[in-house]
Formats: sequence, structure tokens, C-alpha cells
Amino acid sequence: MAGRKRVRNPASKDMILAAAERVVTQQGPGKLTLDAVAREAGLSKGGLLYNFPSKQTLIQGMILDHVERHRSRYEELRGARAGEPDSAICALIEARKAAGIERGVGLAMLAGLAEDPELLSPLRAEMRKVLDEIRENATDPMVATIVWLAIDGLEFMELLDISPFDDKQRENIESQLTGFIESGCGAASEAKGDFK
Amino acid sequence: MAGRKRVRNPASKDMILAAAERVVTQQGPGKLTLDAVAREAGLSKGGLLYNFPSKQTLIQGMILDHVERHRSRYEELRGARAGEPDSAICALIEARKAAGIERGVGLAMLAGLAEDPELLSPLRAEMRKVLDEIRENATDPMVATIVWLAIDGLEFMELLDISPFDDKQRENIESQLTGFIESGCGAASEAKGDFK
DNA sequence: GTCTCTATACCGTCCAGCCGGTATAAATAA
DNA sequence: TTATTTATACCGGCTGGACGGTATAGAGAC
Repeated sequence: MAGRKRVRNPASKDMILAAAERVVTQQGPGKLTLDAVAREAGLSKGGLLYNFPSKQTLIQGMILDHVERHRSRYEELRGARAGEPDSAICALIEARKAAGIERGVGLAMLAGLAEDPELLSPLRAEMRKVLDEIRENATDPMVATIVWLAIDGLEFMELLDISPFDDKQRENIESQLTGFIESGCGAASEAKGDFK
Repeated sequence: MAGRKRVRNPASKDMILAAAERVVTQQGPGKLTLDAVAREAGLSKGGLLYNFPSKQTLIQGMILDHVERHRSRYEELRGARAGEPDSAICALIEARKAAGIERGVGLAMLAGLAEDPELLSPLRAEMRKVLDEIRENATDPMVATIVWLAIDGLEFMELLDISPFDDKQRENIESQLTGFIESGCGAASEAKGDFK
């Protein structure tokens, strides 16, 4: 049944997810309403609810979509370093640099948390998975873990818009992080200079 | 005006703040409503709104209260290390260990973000202040910064309840973090053992 | 009396979800 | 081919409830 669906317009779901992301980034998690998403997607509320039968499923869709995209990006980058030590954590740093922050999904997460904390459970699973992968091939699991935590800390701060770093400092930090990984993640740690 | 208030019952505000924290921890940020807080505080809605004329001011109160308490705890701990290098970051790690996570305020932050992103600005200011202090007396500002980020990352994860660490692992990480500070934060890094 | 504080009732708004209806297209039958 | 049925996809009005905030009156302290 899954594969045999008739699907006149499978793009609708993607369009809706994109619209929802736009809404949440522009208006904040408190303004993520079905009406707003429908309007932004150029769709009626009924049409929206046809594709996502509830607000929860919509948010769940946003989160799952993000987890999937993030994972494929990460795995691609990791594939390029196949066999190297610290490939997992290094790929993760790279993925973050490449994607910038995806504020939309983060804010969707927050909206989801307000709605129902359980919505974050796929994220929890992904976290665990990523951490395991990182530790598995890290030359120093503890260092890798801390670097991972730092990355996430930075990301959360920017999500909440309370980060005290400007763009330049953030880039500097990201560069320095690779320096903490013993293998150096391939690139030598330049920019060792002043942080202040 | 601020200092001359008659304040017959300054305890009300504290009771309300405590109740609000209970509500938000038990029910989640989406359920932080005036009615719920009033009920939890054993107070009528009118009484609540007398003390905090709007939901925003209530949340603001929660955040400010937290910032103040956190800061005084931090400064106390830092005072005990007056003159030492890395006193700031070390005191911060200690403060975190001592207080555990204060889930209530964190979740209040999120509720505030949904309400009005501007509510987080005192937090942003505090972040900047703390970071400056950390860097100022750090033997290696970059390391201290990253340790700080890692602490916050851990805290955010636990706030959202997506942390992949159990209590033992978390404690281990916290201990290890001090090891990254050059001065070692006084305590030698024991527990260097297996992380897995 | 007056000031501080609390209680109750109420209002307006917002919003999730529901539901009857419509249009299109494929399948089936004649 | 044409008529009938069925499934897909979407529309938009409606409603019931929740929630923030207001109005007003009353209790207790000074």
C-alpha cells in the first residue's frame, strides 16, 4: 500500500513543510498556527489538515524531515572520510559549517515541546545514535564528546538568539574545534591567533 | 518608586514564581497559563495579575529571578577562588554541578520565546557578561570558551530532555571538563577512566 | 478612611479540529 | 464510448474551548 499510493501531488507535503518552516522562522514558535501555515503554503486549512491531520503530525513531520536531511548530509560527508579516525565528529563539524544553523527546525522543536514533549523523542534517538557513532571511532572519545557538546551548545544559543558571538567569532570557534580532535580533522588548525 | 514600595507581602511574588516553575516543569511550557499558575499558587487569577500584571511580566520575573540567583551563586563560588587563574570558568562549572539543572527556568525561557523573543534579552546580556568574565581571567580563553559551550550544550539537552547521557556519564563529563582547564580548577581530574 | 491585596465574573480573541461540500481522475461496468 | 462509482485532494465556514486580560467589589491592615 505504501508503494502503490496513487499520489497525484506528493509535493504538497514538502511545500507545506517548507511553508511551516518559513512561518516559524519569521514569526516565532508561538505563531506557528495551522492557519498561518495554510496561508503561507497557499492552501486552505482543510487542505493542510488533509495532508497533516493534526498540528502535532505537522510538527512531527518537520522534525523527521530535518533529522533525515541532517543524517544524509552527515553520512555523505562521513563517507568522504571513510576509514579515517574521528571521521564521525569531523563530519559533524563540517555538516554544521556547511548548513549553517537551521533555525526553522529548531524553533519547530520548541513549538513541539510546548505542544507535546513526546514529539522530541525521534530527536533523542538521533542524538544517541550520533553520539555512539562519534565515540566509536574517536581517538579520544571524551574529547570528541565535549567537542560535540560545544557544537550543540553553540547551536542552541543561536537558536534562542542569545549567543554572545558574532559571525567571525563563531567561525573561529568552529575552526578551533577541529583542532581539539587529535587527528585534526584533516585541516590544520590555522587561525590559532587572537580570539579577542 | 522601585525602592519605596510599601510591599506588605513581598512573599507573594516569590510564591507565585515558585508555583509557575512547578507548573512549567510538571506540565511543559505550553501549559504555562495564568490560570494554572494561579491555581498552583493557591491564588485567584486576580491576585496573580495584581502581582504580575501580564503573562509577559510573569515570565520576565521568572527569568530575572533565575539570572540573579545564578549570578549570586556563581559570584559566591568565584569569591572562594579569588585571585586564582580560571576562577570564572571553574566557578561556573561548580555552580552547575551544585545546582543541577534548573529545568523550570529553562522551560520558562522557551515559553517566553514563544510569547515574545524579546523576553530573552536579559539572558543574552548575562551570557555576554559571563563569557567576558570567563575569557578575562582564563589561561587559555579559547579552551575556556569551548568548555563553557559544552556545559551549556549539556544543559540545553537536558532541558529538552534529549540528552543521551545518564547521570553517571553526565557527572563524568562534568568532572572531565575541569581537566581541560589548564589550571585544573583545583581538583585533579580523577575518574579519567573508561567513559564507555 | 485608605492602601494593599484577593476573589469572582466576565469579555474578546485566537485557534485546533471538524464537517459538508467540490473537483478531478482513475476504475468499473454497460 | 458513455455512465456510474470510488478514491484522492482540497476548500472554507463553523464551533467549542482555552486563555489573556479587565472590571468590580470586598477583606484586612494601618
